[in-house]
Amino acid sequence: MQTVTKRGRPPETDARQIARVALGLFARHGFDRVTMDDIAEAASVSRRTLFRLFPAKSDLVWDGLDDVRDFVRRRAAELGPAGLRAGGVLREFAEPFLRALEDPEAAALARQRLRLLAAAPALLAHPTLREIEAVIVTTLAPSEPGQAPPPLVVRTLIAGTFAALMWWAEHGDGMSALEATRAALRALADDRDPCA
Amino acid sequence: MQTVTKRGRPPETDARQIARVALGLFARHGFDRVTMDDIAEAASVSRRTLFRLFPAKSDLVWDGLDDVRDFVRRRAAELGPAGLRAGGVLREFAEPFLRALEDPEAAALARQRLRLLAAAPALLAHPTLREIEAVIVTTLAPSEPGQAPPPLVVRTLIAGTFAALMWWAEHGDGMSALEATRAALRALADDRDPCA
DNA sequence: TCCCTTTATGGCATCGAGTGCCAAAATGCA
DNA sequence: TGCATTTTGGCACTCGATGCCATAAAGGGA
Repeated sequence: MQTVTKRGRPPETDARQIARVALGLFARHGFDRVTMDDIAEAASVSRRTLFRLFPAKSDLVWDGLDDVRDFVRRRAAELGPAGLRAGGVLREFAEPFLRALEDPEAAALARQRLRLLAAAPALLAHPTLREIEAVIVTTLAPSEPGQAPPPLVVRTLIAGTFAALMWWAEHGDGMSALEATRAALRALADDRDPCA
Repeated sequence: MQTVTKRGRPPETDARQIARVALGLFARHGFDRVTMDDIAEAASVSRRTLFRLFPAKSDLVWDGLDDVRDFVRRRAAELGPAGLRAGGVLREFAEPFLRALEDPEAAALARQRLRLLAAAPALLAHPTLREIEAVIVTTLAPSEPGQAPPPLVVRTLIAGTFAALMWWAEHGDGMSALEATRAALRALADDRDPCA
């Protein structure tokens, strides 16, 4: 995993630090009113290097998604093909993050970031999100006739979860991210009481 | 409603026709490889006029969404505050369109368009989509404590529906749009059998 | 008829995101 | 020292998008 010998010129830049700078600018002035030139200057990097580190402006917001993907990979490896259903996917993969948002400070930060995501919806097509999707699919039960195939379930589940989270970021004062997500997904199934 | 007297210079352009031309080009060469200049030239309009008719390139794909919004408005006006739940929303607002996609030819066209949408996900933030959202909310039951508030339900429902449809457009050979959407949303609620 | 208002169109300049190409810098290795 | 490797930065360019303004084409009023 580690590069034993590091040849070539060593990096002078810190992607995480640059993303932090950008997030700060976005929070202060709004996503659209901060140009890549602004960020490059604020982070003391050339415009070209900035674009090499973050191929799209939106990647600056998504920074940290790689960590999510790594967590999901580890968790999926532990679980193996566990035959999960939607509820299990939420429990195993989403709730660890949502629980961390019970902390008010973490929640405020997350809501700020999610509001940015809502403003730049191109983010929902992010390649890393598709990777995460593919990993989660491996933990689902195999497809059964008449049931939705696992990739469809996961795709829909992720979209629904993000939609709920973005709504929560904008209008969810007084409720937790976990509550909002759970309530939203539960509501989708409610035509009327399915057990009646 | 109708402009009785139409003052000013009459339009020489037909937005629908231009959108059709653009759709044709997209289908032949791909969304990204068709520039706005290409479309302007193919439709014999100036670049500036093209941008006035379609403020964003993606609007060329979304052309027709206004019709959907108008349908939703009419249907919502008929229904009034009907106290709908998620299943009812699907039944009243989505199924009329999904049923039309049972026709193979219509389905092929819709899948082509949805694939374009998936490639340009900025579309999910389209203002008209938010209008539709707001109209549908008025037909839901008022918020109850412990339940997800109606705007959250509708937001999540629309996101889930579109996610399912886009998956269907790409991978849903052999199933109908209605089947895919229903199965996907049903699966979201399935942790295990809720009635057991 | 002449002007005024209204609406549609087109041209021009400019901004900002994103990309390709290439040269320079900074390291390890032979 | 010379070479391969990697990072960085500069430059030019494409393309989507926007603002400004001039012009064209209609109708209405004096």
